Amino acid sequence: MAKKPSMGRQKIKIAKIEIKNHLQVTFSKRRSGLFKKASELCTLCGVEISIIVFSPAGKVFSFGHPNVDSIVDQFLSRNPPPNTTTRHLIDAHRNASVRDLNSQLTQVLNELEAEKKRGETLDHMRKLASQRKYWWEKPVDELGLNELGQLRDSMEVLKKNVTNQTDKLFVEGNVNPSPFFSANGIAMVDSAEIKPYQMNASSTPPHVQNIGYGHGFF
Amino acid sequence: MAKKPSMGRQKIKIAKIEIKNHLQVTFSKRRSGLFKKASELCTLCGVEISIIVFSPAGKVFSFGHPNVDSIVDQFLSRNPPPNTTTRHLIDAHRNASVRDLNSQLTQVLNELEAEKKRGETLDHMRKLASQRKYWWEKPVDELGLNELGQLRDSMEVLKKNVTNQTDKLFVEGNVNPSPFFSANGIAMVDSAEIKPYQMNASSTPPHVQNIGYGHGFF
DNA sequence: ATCTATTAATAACT
DNA sequence: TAGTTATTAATAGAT
Repeated sequence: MAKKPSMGRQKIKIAKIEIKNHLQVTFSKRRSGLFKKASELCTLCGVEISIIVFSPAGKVFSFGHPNVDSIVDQFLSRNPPPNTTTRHLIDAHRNASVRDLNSQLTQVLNELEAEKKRGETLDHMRKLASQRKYWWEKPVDELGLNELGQLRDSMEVLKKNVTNQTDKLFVEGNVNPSPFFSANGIAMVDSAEIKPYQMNASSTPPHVQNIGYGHGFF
Repeated sequence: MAKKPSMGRQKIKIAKIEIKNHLQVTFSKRRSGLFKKASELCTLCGVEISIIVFSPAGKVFSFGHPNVDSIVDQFLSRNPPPNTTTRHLIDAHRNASVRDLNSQLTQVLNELEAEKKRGETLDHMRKLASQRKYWWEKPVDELGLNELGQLRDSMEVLKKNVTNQTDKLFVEGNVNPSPFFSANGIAMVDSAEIKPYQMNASSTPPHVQNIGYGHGFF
């Protein structure tokens, strides 16, 4: 049985990778490596670091030092205190030497532009999504006659389907409870559909990494 | 001559270095290593990265790609109307006196914060919208008995509201047609999920961790 | 800053 | 998207 002699690591030239798939893999791996290095530096030297990576598609990946819990809470509560990156810049802003101000300003301007673009994109998506959003949540008060009629008809059909389905399940004895609906009737998404990336948690110290938006890498 | 057998590299624990001198050396070496990695990632994958490091002494080290000037030029040439405020800041950025940089930085930071919050809000809204997507569009076949029952109940209520509303409109003679329902279902691609990612964290001593914005992954 | 001996990162492949 | 392996790259400790 022939062995499996991999070529092992090969030396590469530091130049734009053209093979898309290859680039994707490299980006993912090296980004991880970069964040890990940053993490180690934070721990070893007690410094604070923030890294922001903008992929060609405008997706954002970031790494940051400060408190993990507050970050998580920030996202969950949707009541974000000024983020650390900004706080750091603000702090530095107070006593940084003048020469640093220029580069800081530029960096922040970059971030700002990126955020605006991102906001625009999300805005657009929201508009697209808004059609679905308004049709059941509270639009009832704002719908016209036609719409209401259609809504009602649609619900008739839906209800019928649901009823059928319910009966069907009864017959089949298939009961599969799940927390799909919360108290207020809004569906709660679980992790099946979404995929929060998670690293092999054993190798890196407590730092936070964030990912961009989208299913792809870029 | 006696040979020179150095111990070579030794394995170290990733924990705060206490020996000040040692720490300083390590910080310097690893910082340059980190920046080099970032640089390679930029070149290999064509991404944009900014890294900001705050040393314990309050000194700031930063890395950015593309370089600052090219970014500014990019704004001015291909981003004619980013936003009046931004444009002004960019223009001013070029020849503002040093003292002005401070206020500029502050302004931009404020804008950045606002943009980020806005982005997060939109993210959230989109997330909710995408969640809602699942409860009516096609989950019927996949719902369990409990869910179906709840769904049916919810629809009963909704239908009642709609009926009432319809009657109300009839009485008021208010007709306001609009293409609320299209032939085919609206489908917004769920291209993103915001989920703060947290690495294996066992919480360390002196620092905190931060995040830029975006979502984590490793 | 320079120099190895080692460890860590990772390119190619599965 | 995850492992595995052979090499290269980074770097701890000493100079």
